[in-house]
Amino acid sequence: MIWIEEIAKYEGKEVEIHGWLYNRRSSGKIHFLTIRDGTGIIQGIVLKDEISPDTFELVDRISQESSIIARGKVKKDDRAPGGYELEIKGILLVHSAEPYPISKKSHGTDFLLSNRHLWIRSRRQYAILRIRGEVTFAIQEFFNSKGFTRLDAPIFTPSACEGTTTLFEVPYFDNKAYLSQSGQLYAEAGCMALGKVYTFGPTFRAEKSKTRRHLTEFWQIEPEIAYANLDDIMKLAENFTTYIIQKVLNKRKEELDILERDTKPLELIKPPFPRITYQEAINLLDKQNKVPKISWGNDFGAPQETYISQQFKLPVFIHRYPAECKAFYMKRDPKDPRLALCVDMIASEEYGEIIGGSRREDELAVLEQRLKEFNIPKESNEWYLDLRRYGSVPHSGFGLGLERLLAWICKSSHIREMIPFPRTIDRISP
RNA sequence: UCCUCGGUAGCUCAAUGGCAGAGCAGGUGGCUGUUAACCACAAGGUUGUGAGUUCGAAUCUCUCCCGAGGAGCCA
Repeated sequence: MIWIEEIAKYEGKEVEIHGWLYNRRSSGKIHFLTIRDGTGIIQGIVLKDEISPDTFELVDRISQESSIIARGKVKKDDRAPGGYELEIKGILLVHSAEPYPISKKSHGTDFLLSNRHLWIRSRRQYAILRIRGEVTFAIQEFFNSKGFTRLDAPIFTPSACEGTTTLFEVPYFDNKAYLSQSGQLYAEAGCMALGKVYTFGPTFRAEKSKTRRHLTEFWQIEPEIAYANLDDIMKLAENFTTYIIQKVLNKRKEELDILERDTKPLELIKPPFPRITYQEAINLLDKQNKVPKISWGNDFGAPQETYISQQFKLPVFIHRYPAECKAFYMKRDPKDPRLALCVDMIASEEYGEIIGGSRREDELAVLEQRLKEFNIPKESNEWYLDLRRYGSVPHSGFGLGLERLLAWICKSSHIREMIPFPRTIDRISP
């Protein structure tokens, strides 16, 4: 048994392909079978004159997505999709599929999402999931090579990390627990133990967002580094982004082709990325009339973010936002206490914010004050305050949304395609 | 939560107050190089739900349900 991915090695040889029937065309005395095995597709040809009548007749009856084992000789042929053909000598029907709901013509989003367990067999979804697999591997390669330790944060948590309105509450024996919306606070504890850590896992937000950019369950990568400042994490973020994109360009070219992704904008991605302050972003907006301007102190909406990113070919860092529109744990800029030492990275090609990071507040008294201001109960965060009691150090980190990064790399208009089984406000099945 | 759009055959859609139709899938038959193959035939319907207007409703009005896109919020 061999995999279609490595078919070129077997040119001229007889092989067995174990897979599923992706499509069939027939022409009376010749059948064309497109076979997929999860690593690629190959066209099999069945000629009436070169096979037993029983087999030829069987092939005519095999339904789409039936599982089959095909034996035959590998031949190079430019007429075949993929460049290679299998001249089929024998075929075994492992299971005859019932009429397959996903047809060759187009489908609506609702239908496809309801059939997600089958939809992932389709060509485009196959390519996306292969790229996702490459990216999750590259993430770990990148951080490992830089001496980071992966630190898995818990999913059951006692309290909020960001706001308090977006938590999924679950019963936890006689108490309540909440599904984690970020591993960051735990990463902060981790970096005090291990120096450089990153979390990588699912996070949950009960936001009632119904857009192509939102999932209720999504994966985050959150590096956190002791003694690092804001500049350090911007450098890390641009190197990280570049590494991932280069890796996909090198290793998943075929999959990008399937997606018809124009790779030129991705090939441009190299450090350094432009860096502008919040104030400079406001100034950029003041100079134009295409999107509504915003006044100092407000966060950017989607139109403003898009306009700013359009001014650059690379992803752009916007740093030092007004502290009032940012999270409690962000350290203030000593040069201007109205500002937080934070940064957002806006992806190019209008994919919006994919990274948010900051230097963390490391002074106990200041952090206690912030908890009060943000109305966050101190009791459940005592452990977090402990990090400022026992050898507190400056430290910084960022969070990156895996599916948003993937949507950009794949140039997809739906973040839902980027995760095997998407969870959205109105959909929890399959 | 709000705004906009939609729900008709298994799927994708048409039918703008007057006989509910096509393509694909599935079925049958044909075809020796197809690329979402093609050709022919047959089959396939409680028009999301409940009410109302009307001689007559898929179509107009209202209720509710479901979905999509967007806003806010965020990654």
